Amino acid sequence: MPDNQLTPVSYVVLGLVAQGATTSYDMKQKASRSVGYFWNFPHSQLYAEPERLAKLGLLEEEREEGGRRRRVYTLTPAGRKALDEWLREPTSEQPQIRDTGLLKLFFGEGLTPDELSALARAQEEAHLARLAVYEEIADAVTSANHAAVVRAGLLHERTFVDFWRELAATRR
Amino acid sequence: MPDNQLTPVSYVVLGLVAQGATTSYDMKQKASRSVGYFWNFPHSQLYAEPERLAKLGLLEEEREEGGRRRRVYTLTPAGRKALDEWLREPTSEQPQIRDTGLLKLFFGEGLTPDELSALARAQEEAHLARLAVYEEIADAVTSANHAAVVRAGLLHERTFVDFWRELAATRR
DNA sequence: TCTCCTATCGTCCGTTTCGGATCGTCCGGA
DNA sequence: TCCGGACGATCCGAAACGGACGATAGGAGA
Repeated sequence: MPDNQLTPVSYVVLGLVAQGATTSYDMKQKASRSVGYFWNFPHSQLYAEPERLAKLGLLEEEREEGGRRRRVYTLTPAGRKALDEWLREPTSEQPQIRDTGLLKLFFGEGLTPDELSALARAQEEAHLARLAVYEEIADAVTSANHAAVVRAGLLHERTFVDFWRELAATRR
Repeated sequence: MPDNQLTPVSYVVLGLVAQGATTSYDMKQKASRSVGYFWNFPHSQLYAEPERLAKLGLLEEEREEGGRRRRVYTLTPAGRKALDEWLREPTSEQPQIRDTGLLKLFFGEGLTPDELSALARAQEEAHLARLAVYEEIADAVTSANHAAVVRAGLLHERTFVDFWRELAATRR
């Protein structure tokens, strides 16, 4: 059982390869418009991590002959197994959030109503922007699960748009 | 202007001290039941960071005489200024999320309906548990801003409880 | 066909963060 | 007085971070 030393990012890589990504750059492209929205990481991981997974026998690495001699990855049976086992194990882990806006609200007891509503408006706009992105993605989605994830994103953004909007209103 | 090299955690520390926390352990206690819910970080930062801030002149550090000789921190005028300036600057930064449940959903195209609903139930319960925590906190809150933050937490958890519950239902 | 130019792509590396192991200290009870 | 468990603080190796930098491809124009 070659797991445990696998991090969430490991599974992101395995999952992306399973969904047809072949090279690190390819993963980067795909992640930046999908899984990256709810699991953030630097793109450099997508170069380091597959290498590690190849060493563990979960990916097979092949070098292109010509041109950039890019590393092309495919899932090994062991990799498929590791991914499947992880997927099948329900998680009760708590999502982690890092929200600067809430941070400022939390510590912003001394802010004037104007300053507070400026914060609220800025945050509302940020969430609206993200909402627009999700709406655009929603139209292009084909798989049922991806659709569900996008739906979660939409619900989440709408919740926060409402939250900040109301906050600006009540503190006026 | 001694900022820029300040991270969000720096402001968490400054904010906690401004709210009356005095020692690292004290911050740890307070953070773990409040700000820690929407800005996660390891407790060891609460020992390293104040030291850094003291060096920058934003906190004053004083050693207790007897006993554990703990470091007791207070805000300097410069620290207060740095905190206030940060608070007053509205942020349009996007919140970051790391949600293992959504990750599994995203990659879980091959899951059976049963496996999927097991995931959904586990996630629903995790969010319910967090919701209960927030409800408890909500009763004890005094400041308007803290109340607002808790409200955001409540709305967020309810959104996700609903999301996972519906998902379990529609895929049955 | 050659030469730029720009977008694409990949790697590297110094700095932070992470998170848990570990160790000292305090306090209450037997 | 001794012991045990909670409290409090520190440390450190490993991992993540993120941005700078450099290489390559492919197309436009001459």
